[in-house]
Amino acid sequence: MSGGGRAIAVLNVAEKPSVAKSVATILSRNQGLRVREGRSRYNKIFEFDYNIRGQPCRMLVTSVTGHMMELEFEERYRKWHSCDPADLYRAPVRKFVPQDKLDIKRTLEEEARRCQWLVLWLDCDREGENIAFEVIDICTAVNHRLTIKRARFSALIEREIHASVQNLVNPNKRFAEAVDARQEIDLRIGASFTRFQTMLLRDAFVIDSATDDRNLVLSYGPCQFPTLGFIVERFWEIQAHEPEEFWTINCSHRSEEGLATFNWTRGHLFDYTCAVILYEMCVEEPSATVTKVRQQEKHKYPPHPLNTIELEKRASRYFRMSSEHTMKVAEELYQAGFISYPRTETDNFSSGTNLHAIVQEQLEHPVWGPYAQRLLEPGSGLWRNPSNGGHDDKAHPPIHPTKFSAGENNWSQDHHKLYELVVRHFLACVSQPAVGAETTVEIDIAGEQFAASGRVIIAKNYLDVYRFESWGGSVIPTYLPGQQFVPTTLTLDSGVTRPPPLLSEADLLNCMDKAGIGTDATMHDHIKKLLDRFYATKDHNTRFSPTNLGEALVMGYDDMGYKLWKPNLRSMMEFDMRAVSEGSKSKAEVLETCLQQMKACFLDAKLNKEKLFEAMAVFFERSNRPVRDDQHATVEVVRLCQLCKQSNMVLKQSRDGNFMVSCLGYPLCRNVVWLPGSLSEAAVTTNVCQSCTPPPVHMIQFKFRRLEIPPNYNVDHLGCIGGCDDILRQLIEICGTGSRMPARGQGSTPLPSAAQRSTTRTQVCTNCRQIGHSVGDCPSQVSGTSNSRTRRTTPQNGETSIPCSTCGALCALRTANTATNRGRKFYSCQSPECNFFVWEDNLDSATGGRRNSSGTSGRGRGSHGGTRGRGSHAGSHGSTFVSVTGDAITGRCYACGDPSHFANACPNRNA
DNA sequence: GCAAGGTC
Repeated sequence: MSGGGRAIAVLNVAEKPSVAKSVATILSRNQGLRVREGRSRYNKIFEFDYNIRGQPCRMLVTSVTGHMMELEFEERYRKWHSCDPADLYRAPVRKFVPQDKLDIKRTLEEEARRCQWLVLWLDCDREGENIAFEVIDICTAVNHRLTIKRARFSALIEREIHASVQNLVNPNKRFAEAVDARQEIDLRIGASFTRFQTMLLRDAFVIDSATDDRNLVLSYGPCQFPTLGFIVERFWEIQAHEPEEFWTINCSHRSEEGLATFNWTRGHLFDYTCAVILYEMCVEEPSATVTKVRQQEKHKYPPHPLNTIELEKRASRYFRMSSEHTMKVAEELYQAGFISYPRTETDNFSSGTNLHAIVQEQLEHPVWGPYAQRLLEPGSGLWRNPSNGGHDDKAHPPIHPTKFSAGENNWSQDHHKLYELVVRHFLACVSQPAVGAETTVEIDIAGEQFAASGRVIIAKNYLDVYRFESWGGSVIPTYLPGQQFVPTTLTLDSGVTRPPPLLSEADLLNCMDKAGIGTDATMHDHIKKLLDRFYATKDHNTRFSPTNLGEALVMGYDDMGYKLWKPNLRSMMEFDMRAVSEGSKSKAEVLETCLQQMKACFLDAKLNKEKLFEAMAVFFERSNRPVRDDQHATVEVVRLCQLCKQSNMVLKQSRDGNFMVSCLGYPLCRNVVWLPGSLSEAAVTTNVCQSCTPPPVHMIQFKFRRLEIPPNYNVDHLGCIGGCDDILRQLIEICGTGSRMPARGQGSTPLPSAAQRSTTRTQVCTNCRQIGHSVGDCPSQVSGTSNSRTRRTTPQNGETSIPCSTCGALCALRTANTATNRGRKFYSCQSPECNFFVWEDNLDSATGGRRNSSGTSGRGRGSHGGTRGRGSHAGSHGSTFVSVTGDAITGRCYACGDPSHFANACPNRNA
C-alpha cells in the first residue's frame, strides 16, 4: 500500500449475485474475504480491503438482480377505462421500485450512507448502463456526496477485473437514456394497442380460446407481434403455394462395384415439351461418357462455441425442447454450478480461458471421458483451438460446463440432455473437423450433363463426440475419364413443387435473431407469449401455426396497410436507440418523433377498425353477448364527477351513436349528462373551461349534423358540460338527447335510463317540421343525408340503403374518411347489434355471403402475398415413361402410350 | 388485465 491515507469505504454493485461473488473473489484474491447477508436473501455483501491507485479502500461488493425499477403510467391512467388509449402516448409515466425489489433497495441505501465511493459493476451493455443509473438514483438519494465510478470489463477473469478497478471511468448517460427511450416507447405502444384491440374485439366475437373470453387479453407488443408475423407470413406462403409440375431426367448405373445415381445438372424443367425432347435425345443415344472425375478432401467443421440462441435452437432440434423450457433447465444447471451463465450472446472464448482445464474436468465421465482423454493427448492431434463465431457481449463467456457431473439424482431427463449437450458441444468446439474424401463423377449423354458423387469419411474427429450431427457417406463405383457405359435406367420423372414447411422453433429463433427481435434472454419469452395469448400453436414437431385469432389480427392490420406485424418497427427503434447511445440524437428527440408517428398510426388504426372487424369476421361468429356500455366506445376524461367526487366523468359514444358524459364509477355512481342527439362527433380537448369549477373541466369539440340543428347554429362548437354553455343547453332543448335510441325498434336496445328520460323533451323535427319525433327518427329521412329520400329495401344502382345480408336491418351508404380509403363509399348496418360492412364497389361479390363481403376485395385466407412456389421446394418424383435395361431399350410415347413412337413424333400431339 | 428488459 502506498500513501497510507485513511481507508475509504467503496460500495461496489454488480448486476447479479454471481458477478458480485466473482468480482469479490478475484479482487480479494480470496484472502480476507468476509461475507454477510443483505436484506435480500439472494444478494450477499462481500467485504475485503483493497487498494485503488494508492488509495486504501474498504470494499463492499453487493448486487442487484437486473433492473431495480419499472416504468408505469401514473395512477389515474392505470385503469383500462380511465382514458382513451390514444392518451397513453402523452400520459405521464413514472419509474418506481416494485415490491419485490424493495429489500435490495434498502440494502443499497443502508450501505450507500456509509460509503464515500460507488463503483458500478453492471454488465457492459445498454441495459447494464441503465441499471447503473437506477442504482445511482437510489444511492445518491440517501448520500449526495458519493463519488460515482464505473468499472468496465469484458470478461470475469483476473486480468480484466484488476485492470478495470484501476481504470475506473464515468458511467455513460447516453447508453442509459437509449434504454429509457426504449422502455417508454414499448410501454406506450404496447399498452395503447393492447387496450384498444382487446376492448374492441373481445366482446364482439365468440373467440373459442381455452380461456374465459372475458379474461382474454389481445395484447400487442413490438416484439411479440413481429414474432407472430413470421409465423403468419410463412403460413400464408404455404397457403398461397400453387403446386407446379416439373420434369427431370434421372440416370443410374449399376456395376460390379455397386450403384451410382446421377443427377441431371439442369435440375428440373417446368417446360414439359422441352424436357421430353431432351429426354428423347438421351434415350435415342443413351451411351454415357465420363467427362470428369474429381476427388477432393472435404471438411465438416465443428460448431462455434455455444451461445444462448444456439443452445435453444439445438435443444429444440435435437430434443424438441421448447426454448422456454430449455432456458428454465439451463438456469437450474447454472444455479447449481454445472454450466456457465446461460444468457450470453458470446460465441467466442476469450484468449485467457483455460480450455484444457474444462476438458480435464470431464475425463472421468463413463461415456465421453475417453474422448476427453484423447483430446488432451498431444499425440492424438485431435485438439483444435475453437473457432470464433463473431459475437461478443463483453460480459459472459460462451456456455460451457463448469463442474463435472455424471448425472445428479435430482436431475430430470431434460437436465441430463441439456448438460450432455453443453459438454459435448464444448468438447466438439475444441476438436478437429471431420475429414472426408469426396468423389464427383460427371457424365455426358447426348449432350446432357449428369453428375454423381460419393463420400468416404476418413476421420470423424469431433463427430465422435458430437452425436447430434452426422455426415452422410455413400460409396460410388470407380470411374475413369473417357470411360463409356450404358445407363441401367434412364427415366423422365415428374414431380411437383411443394410449399416450404411451417416454421420450426429453431427457424423462428433464427428469424427473430436476424431481425433483431428481442434479446437472447427474452426471445423465448416472446415465443411463449404467442402460445399463452392463443395467437399460435406448436405441433409435436415443434412447428408453429397461427391460430384463427393470431391470423385475424395480423390480417386486420395488414388490410389497413400497416406493417405493425413486421420487424421493421423494431429495427427502426433499434436504429434510433443506437443513435441515442452514440449521441447523434437526443432521447427527447427520439421519443418525440417515434411517439408522434406511433400515435398517428394508432389513431389511423382506430379509424380503420372496420378492417379488424372484417378480418375477425372471417374466422369468428359475432357475439350475442350484450355489449357492455363501455365497449366500442371512445372514452375520454372530461372532469371529476361532482356527484361521487371519486371517479372521472368521461365522454362516451354508445353503439347507436349517442354521446354522453358519464361517471366511471357506474354502477355505484349513476351520474350522466346526455348530449344532443344531433351530434355527429364529439371529442374532449385539452382546453379547460375558465368559468366552471372545480377545475379542470375539459371543453368538448362538438360537431352537429347540419340538417338536425336550426340554421342559425354553427355545426362546429367548442362547448362545456359544466353548466356555463348556453348554446349547448339550447341545442339540447331543441334536439333532445338520445331520443333516437328507443325509436330504432331493436328489441335488445336497453330502455332509456332515468337520467335520459328526464332530459328528453317534446321535439320538433327539423326535417319535416312535425312534432313527436326528432329529425333522427323522421319517417321521411334515411340516415340524415337528405330530406327527400324514402326508404327502400331493394338495392338499386346509386341507392342509399340496402337490406343487411346478416341481420335484415337497413345498411346506410356512407363515405370513408380514413387515410387509406378516403372518399370510398361503403354500406354499414344501422343495427346497433350488427357490424355488417361492405364497400360499395364490392357489392356484387358481396351478395353471395358474408365471408366474401368484406372490404378486402374478396381476399380471404390463403391469397396473401407469398412467392410462387416455382423451384422452391421440389416434391416427390412420379412416373417413369421409358426404361433402359442393359442394352435393350423399351419405350413408348409419353402422350398417347404407343410404343411405336416417342412423343415428339406423336400423330396425336396437337389433338 | 397492457410492453420489453433485466434477473432469482
